[in-house]
Amino acid sequence: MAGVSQGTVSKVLNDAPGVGAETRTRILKLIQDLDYHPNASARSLVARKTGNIGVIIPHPGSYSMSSAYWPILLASIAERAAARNLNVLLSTARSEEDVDSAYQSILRGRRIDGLIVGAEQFRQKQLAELLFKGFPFVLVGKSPFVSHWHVDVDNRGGTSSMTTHLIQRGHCRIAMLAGPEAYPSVKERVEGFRTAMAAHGLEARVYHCEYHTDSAARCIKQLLAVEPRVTALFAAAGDLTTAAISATRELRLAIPGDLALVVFDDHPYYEYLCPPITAVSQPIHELGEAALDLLFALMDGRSPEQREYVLPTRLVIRASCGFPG
Amino acid sequence: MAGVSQGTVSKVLNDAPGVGAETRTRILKLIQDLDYHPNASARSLVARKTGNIGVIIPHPGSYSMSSAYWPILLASIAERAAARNLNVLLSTARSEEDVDSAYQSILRGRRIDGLIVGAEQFRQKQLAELLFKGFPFVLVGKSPFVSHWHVDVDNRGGTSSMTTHLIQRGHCRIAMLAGPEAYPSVKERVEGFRTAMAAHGLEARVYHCEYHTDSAARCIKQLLAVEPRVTALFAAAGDLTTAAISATRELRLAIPGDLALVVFDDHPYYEYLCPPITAVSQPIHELGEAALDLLFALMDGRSPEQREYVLPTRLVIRASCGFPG
DNA sequence: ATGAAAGCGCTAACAC
DNA sequence: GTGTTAGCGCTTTCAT
Repeated sequence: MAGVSQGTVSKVLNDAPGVGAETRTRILKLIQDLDYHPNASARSLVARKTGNIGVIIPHPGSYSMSSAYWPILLASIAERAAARNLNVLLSTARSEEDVDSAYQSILRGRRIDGLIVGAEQFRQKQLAELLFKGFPFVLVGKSPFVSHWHVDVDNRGGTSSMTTHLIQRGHCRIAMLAGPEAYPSVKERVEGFRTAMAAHGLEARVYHCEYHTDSAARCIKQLLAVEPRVTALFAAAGDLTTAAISATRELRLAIPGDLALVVFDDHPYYEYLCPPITAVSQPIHELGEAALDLLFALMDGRSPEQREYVLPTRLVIRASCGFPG
Repeated sequence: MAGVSQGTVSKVLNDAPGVGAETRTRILKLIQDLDYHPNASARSLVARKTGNIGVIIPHPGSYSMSSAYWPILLASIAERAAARNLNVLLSTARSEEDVDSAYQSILRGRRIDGLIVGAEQFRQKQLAELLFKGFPFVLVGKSPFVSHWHVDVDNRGGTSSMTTHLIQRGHCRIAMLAGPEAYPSVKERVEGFRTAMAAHGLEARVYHCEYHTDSAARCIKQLLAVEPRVTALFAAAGDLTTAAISATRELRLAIPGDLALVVFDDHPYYEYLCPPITAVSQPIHELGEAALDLLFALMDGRSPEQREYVLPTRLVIRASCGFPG
């Protein structure tokens, strides 16, 4: 209580009504002069909210960093959050234990008012707890466990139209290299692939691998050993690209001459690869924005009718899929 | 005060002495059963610290996202912070106003106990304020304004040895494409280049551009128009790579046949570019760890003698620098 | 060893 | 319009 009172100062800070114009300006000046800034912890304590939102995403170490998916998503979220005066509390998780400790430290303790989390990050127990508590959160991607508000790209549509494109280019023996079967995104991409192949009466060869270079490399060699050899390989995730290229180099297969290669998830460098890579481009930035908008709605106590926001993908045709003929 | 008292519970939570073994276990059990978790805001309020550290980095939109530098650094920081039970409050800044609002919302209001910030992000005024308040922070890179604890890569050494390598390969007309002259990192890289060129009695051609595709493209065309044309181009930042490749394609110059290209800052895809790009690899992960270790020391009230941690770079020789001869 | 009480910095409800 | 009061959920003396 430097110049005047205290509850009044509070009103000025929250520009609430019931304070004289003259007093207000005087207090404002004092605040300036004293370089006073209200303490966020104290505010959180009484307001019962923190002004922070949490983001839990996989740690790059666990997925090679060659995909720009998570960094772009994060950037998009950070930007939109800042526009709403919310801070982003970031947790990267390498393993399930990491997810768990992030969960503990961020969510228990109420350090955040809302959460955005990669759908494949959380296990059923944690999701159930969030659901049970009615905590506002949105998933990026589909969870295999719960039905909840989430945003996603059109995995099925994207793979399906890319597959159709390959077929139209004359490929009939196409293999898909996909991640672990348990992931919904992987399932959908495989489905899109199978559907498109089936629509043309073609056999869909699907190979699942882990998101590790070794596993992917092994898988690719295996699938390329099957005769008659496929003429096209569809890598169902950006993290598999370098493994695919490495393998073809090792086997001295030319892309796209001996083997066409297409990828789900585009990257700025694909245009400059050798050859330029044809890819399914995901609207990552928009995905982040959609996630945050959904979260804001949830945090405001609204319950958007639409539980699922599926954003369309786009085919970016370059040279690696071969030329028509 | 469910089972017993209250101040006692507090002691149990912080496993402080002065509480009976039997009581302790009983309270612990209660905590389990009630799924009780202490409120972080309340704790912060009394402890006068938040358990969060802030990270302010440039927004990817402002640097093209083709470099993996900041994402990797961030991941490295997030991981090490988690190991110390600290949360990371992230702000990405596109413009100076963003930096300012991040500053306001994070630092004022005491939402964090320490800060890691890109040296080129903050202006003098903000830096001075932090310094004045004695707030624990460390810079990634050198600030043009203040002398403070910071971590950095050996810009001079990296460019110098890469330049020497080019010279050893037989190049004598080499140009450096560098970012804005005002940045200390840019200055150092230019210096390293000049030093190595001078050591061999060669003329150093240096061109500065903004970190934008257009600006870079214009600059490259300009430098390639000078006769006799350079035989090698040294892009002093990863964000300039795609612009450089684009320009050479447009001018129908073969790399490395007509023009060698090397880059400061490596990227997983360089190995697969056309041709594979020779680069100066930065120890980004270690940089993040060093920054955080320094910050921890500062937060613990210690003042490490060494104000500057400079990490060595490494030459990754691929095909774009041409072959000896 | 345990309980009572004060207070961290703020907001909200009420009296003046 | 403005000041007073209580209390957010915790930690920390200080009695007991």
